Amino acid sequence: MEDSTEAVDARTRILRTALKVFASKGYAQASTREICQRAGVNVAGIHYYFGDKASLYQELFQIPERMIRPPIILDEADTSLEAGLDAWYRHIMTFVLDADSGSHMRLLFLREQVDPSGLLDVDRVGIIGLYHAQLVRFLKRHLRIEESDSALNQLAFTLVGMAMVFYVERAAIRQLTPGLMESEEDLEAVVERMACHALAAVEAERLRRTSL
Amino acid sequence: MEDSTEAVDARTRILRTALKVFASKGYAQASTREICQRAGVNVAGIHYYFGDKASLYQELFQIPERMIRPPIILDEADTSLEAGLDAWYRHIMTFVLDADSGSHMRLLFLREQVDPSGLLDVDRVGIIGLYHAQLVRFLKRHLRIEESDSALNQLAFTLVGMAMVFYVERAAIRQLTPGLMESEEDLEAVVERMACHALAAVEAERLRRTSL
DNA sequence: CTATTTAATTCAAGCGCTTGCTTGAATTAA
DNA sequence: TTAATTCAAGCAAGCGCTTGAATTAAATAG
Repeated sequence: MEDSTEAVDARTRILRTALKVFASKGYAQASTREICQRAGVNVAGIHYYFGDKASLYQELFQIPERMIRPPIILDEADTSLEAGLDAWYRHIMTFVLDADSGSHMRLLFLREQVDPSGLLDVDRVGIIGLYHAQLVRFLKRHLRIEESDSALNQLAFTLVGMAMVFYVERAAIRQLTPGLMESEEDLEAVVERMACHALAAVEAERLRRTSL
Repeated sequence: MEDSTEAVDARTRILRTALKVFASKGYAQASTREICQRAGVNVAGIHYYFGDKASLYQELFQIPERMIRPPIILDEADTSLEAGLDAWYRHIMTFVLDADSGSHMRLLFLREQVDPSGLLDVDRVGIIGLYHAQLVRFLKRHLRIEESDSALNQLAFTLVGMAMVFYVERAAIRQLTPGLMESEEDLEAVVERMACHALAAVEAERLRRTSL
């Protein structure tokens, strides 16, 4: 048993431990025995409280929702392009960085996005969908576009990708370029530059559209 | 047995099938029994020819090397920034698109990048490392930078990320925005815009550096 | 060319282990 | 007494891997 907080009933102890194990190993590679052992619960506990492994996993995705909501600032009408992009990357990068230390739930969501278990409703999964959709709205407003087209969607995905690579490849990035993601100041600088590059891409798209 | 080409010895039949199965399920989730069954070979075949599952997996990574080499054009001195970025994204996007139909080897490499098996030499793994390093060289030349710093490395990762999101999220992208990655013309347009956005980001970085 | 020996290959069976899950009894709380 | 919870034990299935025999191919001898 590793959950130091006593006086927590077995059910939530299972939930908390399952969250960690699923987040670190993924659904398929996580074993119910390990979850129960680390939670200090008999193996039958999962069946007793949740039915089976899949239901336990799905239960984890019932709770949060607000945890993964994209930042509201982008939807406010008076947010400038610069400020919006800056806020968005600051938000999404803390989100990404959380993955290593702290928020297992976010790691779980990201993992589900990259390597789906196949157990969740398609609607519930898409954080990328949520963030993409918000970006599209934001870009439509600032580029004064009525109907979103392929190019706009692509641009939004591109802006997502600029941040996503820092999650998917964070191990490689740390190894290849130390001093890029270590301290809090590093992250601050990264966000600032990222917003700058993103802004340039958006402006390029604006220019591209007028010249057509 | 699904390998229609007859007169292929058991060893290569195992190799070919293993490639498909590993590529579609990943190392841990792929079972030796399935590989052997689909290859039309007894389960002992893997042990007989390769020793064990891990060695078979590693054997797959002995062959290619040149398959994953980044495009040489970028290292030629007379390649312009525009032309280089365009060529680079054209190359990497066919690479990414291959993943679904055809080159299982590339899918295997990408999978190993995103979800490492832990069985490969670190040196052999890093396609992202290769591509990133080439981009850094390319950018150093065009931005006239002597020593690469955090900002330059970040920019290179950003350029990688712009393409990578189309691999990692290709399922979501296809669902969210049909008509972005279907036909050959779609891809052509995507590459063109991608290069345009990337160019803007690079120029933004150039400007950012002079204004410091 | 045939017969015999030798080596290479294929095979079914199964071992030990881990997986998710079940069960009926023991324990605790109401 | 009754209900809720915990438990050890174990089942069936899948896993990677092993084994010794059966089969086939290759090499050698008559």
